[in-house]
Amino acid sequence: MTKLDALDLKILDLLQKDARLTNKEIGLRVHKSITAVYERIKRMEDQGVIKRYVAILDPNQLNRQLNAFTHIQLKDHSKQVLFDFEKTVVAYDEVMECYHMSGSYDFILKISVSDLSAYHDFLINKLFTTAVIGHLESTFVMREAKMDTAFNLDM
Amino acid sequence: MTKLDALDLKILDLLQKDARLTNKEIGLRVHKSITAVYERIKRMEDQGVIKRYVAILDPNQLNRQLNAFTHIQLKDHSKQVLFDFEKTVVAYDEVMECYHMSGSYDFILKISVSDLSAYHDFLINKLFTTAVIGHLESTFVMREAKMDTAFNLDM
DNA sequence: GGTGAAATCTGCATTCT
DNA sequence: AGAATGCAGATTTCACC
Repeated sequence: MTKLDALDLKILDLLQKDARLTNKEIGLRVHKSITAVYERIKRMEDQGVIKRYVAILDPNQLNRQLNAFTHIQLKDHSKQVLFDFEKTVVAYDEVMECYHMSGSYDFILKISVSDLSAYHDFLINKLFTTAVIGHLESTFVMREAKMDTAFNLDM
Repeated sequence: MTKLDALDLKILDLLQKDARLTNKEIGLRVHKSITAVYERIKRMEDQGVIKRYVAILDPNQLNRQLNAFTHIQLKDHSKQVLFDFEKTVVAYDEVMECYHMSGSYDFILKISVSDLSAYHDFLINKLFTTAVIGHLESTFVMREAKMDTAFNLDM
C-alpha cells in the first residue's frame, strides 16, 4: 500500500466531485500526461482507495422525498441479538444507512421512503417484527442542508 | 419533466450501482441499442434525475476513520439564527451531512474526522464558536453496517 | 421513440526515455 | 516513474424508420 502524494490527492479530489472526468481533462488540470493520470488512478483503484463509481439520483423524482433518522435501543446486547438485528435491517430497501453506535442508543438508521404512511408501514411490517427493540425514536428530515460523499483532501 | 418508465428505472438502477458501465454494456443488459441507452441517459441527466457521478473513496485510507453523529438543539429558533447556523456548519469540511430535523433536536450532523482528538478540536474551534447551541450530544459510529447511496427502484 | 453507421475522442497496452 | 504511439473501443451525431 503506497502512500498517497499531493498529486494523488488532487486526482482523488477531482474524481470524488465528478467521476466522469476523462484522464485527458484531469491531466490538463493537474499538469500531467494522460498516462501519468491513468496509472495513478489504476493504482488507487487496485489499492481500494477508490472503492467505486456511482450515479447520484434525485430522491424527489424517485418517490423518496421523506428521510428519517431512527434511533434504536435493543432489549439486550448479546452478540447474537446484535448480529441478527444488523443482518435483518441492512436487507431492507428503506434502510439507506445503518450504524452501530456508542452512547445512549445502539443503532442509528437512515430511512428513505415516499411519505409518512410508508414510514409507518416500514415500522409496523419490518422493524417491529424483529422483536428485539427496546426503545425507538424517529425524527424526520425537514431540510437537507448538506449531503456530501466527498471528503476534503486538504492539500 | 417526462415520467420515468420501466426501462429508465432499469438503467438508473445499473448506473447507481456502477457509473462506469458503458452504454454498450447497459444496452446488452436491457436489450436495447447503444443509442437508445445513450438518449435516455442524456435525457435523465438533463431532467436532473441523475444529479451527478462521483467516486466513492475509502475513509480509512484518507484519515477519516472516525464518524460521529452530533445532535444539536439551538438556544432559540428565530429564522436568522437557524439560517446563520446552517450556513456556518455546512461550510466546515468535517461536516459531511447536515439535516434540519423535526423533534427533540434541531439538527443532526454527520461528522467525519481522523480521531477523537480531531473531533474535540472540531467542537472547540468550530461548532462551539457559533454560540447559539443550547444542547449538544455526540455519538460515535463503532461499526458502519450499511452505507448506501443507491435507492431500490422496485421494478 | 427506435436503429445503425460514421466521426471523433478515450482508454489502455506497449515501448521508449 | 512519466511521455509518446497506436489500436481497440467508447461516445456522440446524424440520417432514417
